[in-house]
Amino acid sequence: MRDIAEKLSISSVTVSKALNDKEGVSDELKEKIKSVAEEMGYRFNTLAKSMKEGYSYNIGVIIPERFTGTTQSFYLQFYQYISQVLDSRQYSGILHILSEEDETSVRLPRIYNERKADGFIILGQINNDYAAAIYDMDVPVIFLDFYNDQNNIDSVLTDNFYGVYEATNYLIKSGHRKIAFVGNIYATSSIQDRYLGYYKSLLEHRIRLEESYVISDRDERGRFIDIDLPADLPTAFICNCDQVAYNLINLLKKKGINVPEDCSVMGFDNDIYATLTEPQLTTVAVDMEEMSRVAVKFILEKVRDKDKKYGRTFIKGNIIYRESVRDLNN
Amino acid sequence: MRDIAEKLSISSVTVSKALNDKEGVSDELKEKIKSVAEEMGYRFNTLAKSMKEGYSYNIGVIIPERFTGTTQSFYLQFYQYISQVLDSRQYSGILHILSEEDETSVRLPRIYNERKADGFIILGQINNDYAAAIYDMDVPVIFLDFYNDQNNIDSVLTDNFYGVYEATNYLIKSGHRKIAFVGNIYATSSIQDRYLGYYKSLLEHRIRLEESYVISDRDERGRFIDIDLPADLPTAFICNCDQVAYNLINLLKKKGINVPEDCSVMGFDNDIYATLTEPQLTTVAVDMEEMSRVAVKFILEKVRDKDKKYGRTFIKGNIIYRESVRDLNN
DNA sequence: CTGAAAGCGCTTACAG
DNA sequence: CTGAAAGCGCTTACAG
Repeated sequence: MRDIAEKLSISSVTVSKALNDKEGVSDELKEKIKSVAEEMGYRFNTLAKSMKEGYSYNIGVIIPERFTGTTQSFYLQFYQYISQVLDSRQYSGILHILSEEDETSVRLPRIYNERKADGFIILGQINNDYAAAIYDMDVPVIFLDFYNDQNNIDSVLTDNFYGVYEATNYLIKSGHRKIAFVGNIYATSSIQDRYLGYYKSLLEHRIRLEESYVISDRDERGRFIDIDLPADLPTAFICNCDQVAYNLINLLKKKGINVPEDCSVMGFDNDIYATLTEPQLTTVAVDMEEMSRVAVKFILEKVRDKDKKYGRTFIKGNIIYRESVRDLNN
Repeated sequence: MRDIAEKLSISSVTVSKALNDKEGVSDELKEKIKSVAEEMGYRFNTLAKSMKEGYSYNIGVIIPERFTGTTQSFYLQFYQYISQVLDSRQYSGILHILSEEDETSVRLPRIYNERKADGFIILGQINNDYAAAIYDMDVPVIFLDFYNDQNNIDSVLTDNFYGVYEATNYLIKSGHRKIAFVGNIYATSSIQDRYLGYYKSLLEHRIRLEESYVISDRDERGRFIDIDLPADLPTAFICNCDQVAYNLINLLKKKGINVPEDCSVMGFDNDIYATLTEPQLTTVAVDMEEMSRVAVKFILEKVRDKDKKYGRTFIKGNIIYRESVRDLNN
């Protein structure tokens, strides 16, 4: 900046104003400054601005390691959207993958300790101790895709309840009345909410909830278990996630039950498993784009105004219609 | 820092020295300063240090968008290793996912324009124009997992050649002599190198290269095509990547050919497709950890010394033994 | 419309 | 062992 100023024998203040399109510089001079800057290959130094203003223009995005395995590109895709939205707001995203170890021992990331970010988006359930530590940070935080009732940090969530509610409605509209839900309803709050959406739809349609139609898919520690098919096979299954739908379809196939001819299956998430099944899965897609937009909007507003509160915000997903559901009306 | 200094009625210079474990402060005072800093919840402001030193202590990692789809968590996992290694060197990684649009129109990322990173690791093949623009940047760059002969940017690469060479050796040692290679050998240089490793192994074992045993898997634009099985079925296929192995196994199954009983299949990459096949795939795992370590080492050395050159560095992968290869010796 | 002065929070080189 | 001074590259508030 000083070099530019010297070259044109003006002050760096004027250069700063011109480059930032601020008032107080003649259009003519402004143009000249801009072209000289271009010519000299000038690259703005955000650091200096940051230091002056006290903003880093970075948002940290923290994803627990266990959500980033080989089979889990879901959250990483999410990050992509977040980073795009941040970019459009003149911000950069700093992705931090939180190792199991750091999470257990509650070691906050370098980007926090060194003030490299103005705020944080936590993407994916973290343990309570870590959540508490984050709550104590003197930096704005948003939880994305999960919440935690220990402390009231603002959260942006998939509307699990209404997502499965609508999915179940769709099955019923397609003529199904014997519908099972697959998922351990005690395992996570999101499975529980999905289950309740299923239940609400049944209630509204005066369909009795059959105990044998609520089928566990994992143990309390989250490990998948073999799925027990009920003796009286339903005409449709609604699974709490695509991976389980994938497993279920393979199981049905092995037993000689064709999907969707003999039995329909729906998933939730629209992740990689949704297109790996044969037939491909009709499922509920999380609206990552909208969720990212909202999360970024919230966090940036919180950066400017520490006292903003949003509570829990639910974003509805969309049903993606593919091949795994049969319409019984025809 | 000033607050701490005031509280102890000393100067901020002394505080700085104490916190950085530099010489010139008595141990006693150093301890006191540290505990007061802790107490006051002091967080270091890297920005100021950065500005003074001219280093941001960030490394940008750029991944082209097309490598980050639902089915492609490979590079994102890679980023995880990179970010871990960076962390151990007091650096942070800034992940930038390069959109198709920005790549085509050669729009350099904000983190470059705003000097938010001291250097860049480009993870995954980018087009020539973009590579040229990067070459012109006045910032150190390393290509990871690909190279580009238009310009001689230092690259850290999987040893495709020796990886498939060893995989083919393994098949031969398992009694196979009729071995086919699956991959369009004109599509990318990495497929080509893998093919040549296969060929070298055949040569060394005096096995004739059958033209009909080199089978294309994709068109020139990289889109997968149907695989044409040769009339005379080989006893083993070596595929240029796991996804193609996945497709091949499904094709073989459809034709009633059992893997590995009737026919063995090997992959390359050890990505999600390797564990999605039934049986699971014996494949060559890219050594992401070592590659990340080397790439970070190189980039950080280049940051301190712009003139360092490394050329192309090849890192060997490891064979992961699973269920898709049959030992014909028994 | 233009610019001199002060300051953001740190570190380095030097003086005491 | 301790500290006063200068400077990193920008911006803001004010004066001319």
